Amino acid sequence: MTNENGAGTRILIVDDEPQIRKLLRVTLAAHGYAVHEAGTGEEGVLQASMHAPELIVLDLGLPDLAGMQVLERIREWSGVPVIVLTAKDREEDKIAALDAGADDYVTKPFGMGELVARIRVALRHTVKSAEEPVIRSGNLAIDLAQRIVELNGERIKLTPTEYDLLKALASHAGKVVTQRQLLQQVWGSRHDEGDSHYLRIYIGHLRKKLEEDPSQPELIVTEPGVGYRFLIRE
Amino acid sequence: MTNENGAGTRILIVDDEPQIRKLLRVTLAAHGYAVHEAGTGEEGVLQASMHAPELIVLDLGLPDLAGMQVLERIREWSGVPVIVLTAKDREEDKIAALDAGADDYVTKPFGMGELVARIRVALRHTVKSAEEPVIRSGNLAIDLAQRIVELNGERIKLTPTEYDLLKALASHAGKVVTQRQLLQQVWGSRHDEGDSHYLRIYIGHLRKKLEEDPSQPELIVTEPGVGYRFLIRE
DNA sequence: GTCCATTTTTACGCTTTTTTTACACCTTTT
DNA sequence: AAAAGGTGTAAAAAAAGCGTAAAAATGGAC
Repeated sequence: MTNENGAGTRILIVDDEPQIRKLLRVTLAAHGYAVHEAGTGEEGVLQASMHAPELIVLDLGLPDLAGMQVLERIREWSGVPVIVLTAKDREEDKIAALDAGADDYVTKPFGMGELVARIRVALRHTVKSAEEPVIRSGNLAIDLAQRIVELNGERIKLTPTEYDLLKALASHAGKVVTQRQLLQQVWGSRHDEGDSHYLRIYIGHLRKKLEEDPSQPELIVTEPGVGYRFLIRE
Repeated sequence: MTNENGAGTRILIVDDEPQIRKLLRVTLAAHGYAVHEAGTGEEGVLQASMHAPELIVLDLGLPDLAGMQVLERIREWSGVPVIVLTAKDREEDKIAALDAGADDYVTKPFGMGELVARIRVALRHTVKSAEEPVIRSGNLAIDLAQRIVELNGERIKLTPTEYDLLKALASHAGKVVTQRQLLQQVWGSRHDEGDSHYLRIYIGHLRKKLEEDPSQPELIVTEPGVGYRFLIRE
């Protein structure tokens, strides 16, 4: 087949069986997707937060974390489409996975053509609802596509961590983003608890660069005990 | 099961077999969906344009129009989610249907539970922004999604414990929530008994912040010996 | 190797929140 | 009428959380 339809779309494969991983990797690469891999659930969650894939293929038969837990951990902060792959054919398992946030459930043995077709379907949904990549709040503009932040029309220089943090906040504008979610998205799943220290420091950096009066923030406000909120104001 | 989750969401069934139609109709109605039916492809296309359903369940084994044509006709003007239902298990058929715009492909025989779960998945994609988990009582509004509490349009500041307690009460609005339930939900399973002390203190805090006359509560009322009740009043 | 920007570590003052402690009140029971 | 159990305030002490500054470590570019 060797299509080029995938056009570099990032897909993360989480599967403990090297054979299946290889099969998937080769096939998906042949369709033009950029494939990342994880052999354990733990690594899967980490990779998901690192590479921000457009889609995840998740095998439920993992050794360390139950596949369902991986799904739940990812769903805590991301809406990325997840296609569950499994040998289990029991209806309860299907229902549980789908209700936990899976977008599709494919039972082994499966045809690669079908899987790729279902991947296309899942990706169709996200492309459909792809928002405009420029977030504005007051005199601030964040261009996710170009990775550019402008304040009063002037380009603001942000370090990678600062940008990741701002992006994590701004892409959930109006809602509270918990400290755990932020830590996971910016620093990866290892620091998902207890290290809220980093957060305070970098929130401070962002405020110093973006707020008019950093001591009285109007853009990134603190929700004590919970997290932070990025406010959109006209 | 007889859930009421569907909440009147319109689903169109296109199937030529009256038995399967009936099975689907009864099951989906029991889940709270508003079901419309069509026995032929021609009628299906017509009904789709008439009722503008939120989702279509389409059987490919139709007599007049090939099911695929129905799908294509619908896709000409609508992006409504379509779940294809069929006895054909050939991979090419699946791929063809999915690429023609179907959102899922379920092979007979199938479990109704799975089908309903897949319907929920398909609806999740479209209903994303339609949800409104805002609880109102008098001049109070609790927005669970944004974690915002407003009284007379003004934002009320609540500590994490206060908010958790209010959420536990309000999400069972009208019903009594026992002290044990509250302790367990807010403080965790350790304090599930005996520590009803905390409860009284924080109920007091909430009343002071939310009630007009905290000494004569109209929002959070005490059910002596049992627990507390969050009242909804227009 | 040195230099630079960035990240991580370390330290501390301050505020908010939670927990503890104490006591007054009311209703029901003895 | 006194005792008992459940309830509501008010204040403390203790704990946890937040924000800033600055030093140390990391890692890449040259």
